[in-house]
Amino acid sequence: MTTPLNASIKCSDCPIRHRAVCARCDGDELDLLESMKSYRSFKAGDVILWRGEPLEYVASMVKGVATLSKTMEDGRTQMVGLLLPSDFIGRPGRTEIEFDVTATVDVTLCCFDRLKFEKLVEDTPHIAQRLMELALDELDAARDWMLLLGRKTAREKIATFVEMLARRSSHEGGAAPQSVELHMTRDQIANYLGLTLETVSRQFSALKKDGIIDFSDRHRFTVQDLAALHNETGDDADGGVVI
Amino acid sequence: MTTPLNASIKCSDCPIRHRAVCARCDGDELDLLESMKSYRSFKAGDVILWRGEPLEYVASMVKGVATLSKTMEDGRTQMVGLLLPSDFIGRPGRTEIEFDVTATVDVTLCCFDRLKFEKLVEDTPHIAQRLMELALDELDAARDWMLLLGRKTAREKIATFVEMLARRSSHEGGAAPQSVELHMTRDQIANYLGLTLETVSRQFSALKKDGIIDFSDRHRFTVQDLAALHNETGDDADGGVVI
DNA sequence: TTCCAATGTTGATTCAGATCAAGGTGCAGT
DNA sequence: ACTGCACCTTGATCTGAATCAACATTGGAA
Repeated sequence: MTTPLNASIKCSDCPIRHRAVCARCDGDELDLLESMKSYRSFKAGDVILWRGEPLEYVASMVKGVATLSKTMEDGRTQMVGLLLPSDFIGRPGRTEIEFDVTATVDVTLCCFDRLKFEKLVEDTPHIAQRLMELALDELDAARDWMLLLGRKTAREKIATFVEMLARRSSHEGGAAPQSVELHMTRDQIANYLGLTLETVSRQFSALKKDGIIDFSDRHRFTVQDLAALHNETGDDADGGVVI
Repeated sequence: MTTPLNASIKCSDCPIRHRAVCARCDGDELDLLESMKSYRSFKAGDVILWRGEPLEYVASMVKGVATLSKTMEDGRTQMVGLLLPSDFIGRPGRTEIEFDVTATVDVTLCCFDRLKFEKLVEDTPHIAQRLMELALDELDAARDWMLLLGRKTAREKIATFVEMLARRSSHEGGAAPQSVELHMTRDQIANYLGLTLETVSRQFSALKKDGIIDFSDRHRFTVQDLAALHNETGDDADGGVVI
C-alpha cells in the first residue's frame, strides 16, 4: 500500500520546487531538505492517512490528486479539501489529523519525518513563511467552499465545480473550448459538493441539455459556453475571465 | 465609525499577549510591535472591513466578537468565520480580503500598517510561525464547519452551535448547567449555520420542548442536559466531555 | 406612557433535493 | 465473446427546510 521509494528526483529538478513548502528555500536549505526527504507512492483509491492515526510524517504532494474527507458515524461524508501537486499534508505541532486523506489517482509524496520537520520549521524561517502562505491560501479556498456548501443550489454547486475544473485545466495550456478530465466518480463529486450522487448526475445532464457542457465520455467533457456556465455559478460577474 | 485610539495598553499587560500573533515574540520583538501598533474601536454592528476594500492595516482582535461573511449578488449570505480575542484579521501578501468583517458586539483591535507588518513577517520568524499556527487552527475550524454545512441536518446544526457556545462559556469558569449568552440575532445564527431564521427559531423551540435547553430570555439560555445535547449534534461520542 | 420598528415565533404551503427503485453502460477478468 | 460488477442515469415519490404569512414581543424614541 505505501511504497517508500529511495529513488527520488533532485530538489532542483522537482516540478513543485517553486510552489511547495520549499519554495522560498535557498540552496543550503534545499540541501538539508534533500537529505531528509523520502518519496512514497500510493495507488488510486489507497488511503494515505486515516483520521486519528499517529502522524509520523508530513509531506508535499508531488504528483496526483488526493482528497481530505470527514465521515460521520452513520456514513455521511463530506470532503473538506482537495490536494494537488505542491499542497502540504500534515501540520507541525499536531500529532494526528482529524480527517482521512485518500488518493483519487496515483499519488507521489515527498515525505519528511514529522519531528525532524518540526525542528526545521523552528530553525528555518523560509519554511514557516511558506507554510503560512499555503495555509492562508487553503483558508481562502475553504471559505469559498463554505459559501458553496451553505448557500448555493445544486445547479450552482455543479456549475461552480465545472468552472473550477475548466479554469484549472486551462492553466495547463490549450485553447478555450477544451476537454476537461473528471478524475472523480459521481459519488466523490457528491461528497465534495454536499449533494447525493443522483443529484450530481441529474445536474450534469441538465447542463448538457442546456448546451453548456458536452460529455465525450463519462469522465471527460468540454465547456461549450463559458459565459453561460459562469452565469450559473451564482458568483459575481467577471471573476477574472479566462481568455 | 472607526476610532483610532492612541491610548493602548502595554503589550506586556495585554490580555491576548500569549495567544495572538505576538505570542512567540521576545522582549525586543514586542518593543518593536509596541512602537508600531495603534488601537481602533468599533461599535456593535459596525463594518470593520468591506470585501474588496484596499487593506491598509492588519490587526489582532483584542476584545469583542466579529464575523467574516460572504454575500452573493442576490443577498444570500454565509458567515465563513467568527473572530474572537487573539484572532488575526488580514493577511500579509494580499492587498484586499474577499469577505466582509463586521463587529457583532463592541470590538477593539490592535492594528498594524499592512506594509510595515509584511516587512516584519519577513524579518521576524516568530511572527510567521505564530501566524502559521493561527492559520492552521482556523483551517481546522473551517473544515469542521464544512462538514456541518454540507451534511448536517437543521437540528444537528443547532445542537452543534449550542454545544460550541456552552463549551466555550464553560471555559470562562462556572459550574456545569450554566447560563449561556447568545451574542447573535436569529438571522445571524441562520447565516452562520446555512439555514433560514425561521428554521433556527423552530429548532430552538424544539430543543426547548425536548427539555434539552431552556431560555431565560431570547439571548440567554441554560443547557439542561449536556449528554442529550451532544447526542443531537451528530458528532462522535466523547468529544472530550466537559466536567 | 405610547408608539413604532426591529426581532422573534408559529402556522400553512411549496419545492429542491433526498431517497427509493429500476434499468443502462462499459470495462476487467476469464 | 461472455460475465459480473462497479458506476451511472433516469423516473417516482417523499420529506426537510425554505418560503410565504400572520402575529407576538421587546426595547428605544418621542
